[in-house]
Amino acid sequence: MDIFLKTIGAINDETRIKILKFIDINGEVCVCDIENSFDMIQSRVSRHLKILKDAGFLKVKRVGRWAYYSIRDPLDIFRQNILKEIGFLDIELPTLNKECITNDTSK
Amino acid sequence: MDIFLKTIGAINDETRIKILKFIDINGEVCVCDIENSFDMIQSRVSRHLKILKDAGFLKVKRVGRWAYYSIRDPLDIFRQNILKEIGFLDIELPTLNKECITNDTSK
DNA sequence: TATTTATATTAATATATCTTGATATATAAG
DNA sequence: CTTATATATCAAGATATATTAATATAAATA
Repeated sequence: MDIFLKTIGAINDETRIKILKFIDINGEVCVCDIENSFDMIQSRVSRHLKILKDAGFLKVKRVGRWAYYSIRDPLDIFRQNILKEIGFLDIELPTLNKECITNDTSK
Repeated sequence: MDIFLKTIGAINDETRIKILKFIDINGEVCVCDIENSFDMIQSRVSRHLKILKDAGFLKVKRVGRWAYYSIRDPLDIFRQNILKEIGFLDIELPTLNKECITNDTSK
């Protein structure tokens, strides 16, 4: 029940739905990519990413001072269904803005 | 987005998850059945049922002074998946307590 | 080593949601 | 027509969640 509520609670927020779909579309991004793309302050982005990660939707890979977030793989069927449903939603997303010093996501 | 958030918001509550699973298992019930089974005050039950109905999970059939709630049919795939997931949850539900004056649900 | 950059966390405030008790409505029964 | 029953709605207080600003941590660079 607790895990289910954590999963549902994570997507019960417009900002997180957008961030989740954004990562699903653009693949691995760092915190500052989202900060720049969405024009949100850093603490807000960091907090939402943590909630999505703790709910099992995202994984994080730390390289140097960067944290790269991406869709967790493997993802169970239920979360896959949620992602699919979010994919159907007609929401406007910003284009990926890679202003961070980083130019390579591949490290 | 609004409909999606309403759907998710409806199941982002332990009480409603229990009520939804209860109705899924027991079939059509009236408000007072839930009131008696869960030992909750009427306004609370009524409110949660309305939220679940407005979110597309339940339908209501009014007969005389009673309101019979049941799982909406047809139910889209996404809500079906949610119901299935809730079905997997290991939560304790009360047994159906039909203390209301009504004895027949079939009218 | 001191400074800058990327991220995380915390505290305060704002906003939303839940619960309860009171009241409203509508049907049935006396 | 008055009373009782079933349900719905509303207002007030309690609780949870989101946002911001400030601070902490940790790695890279000067």
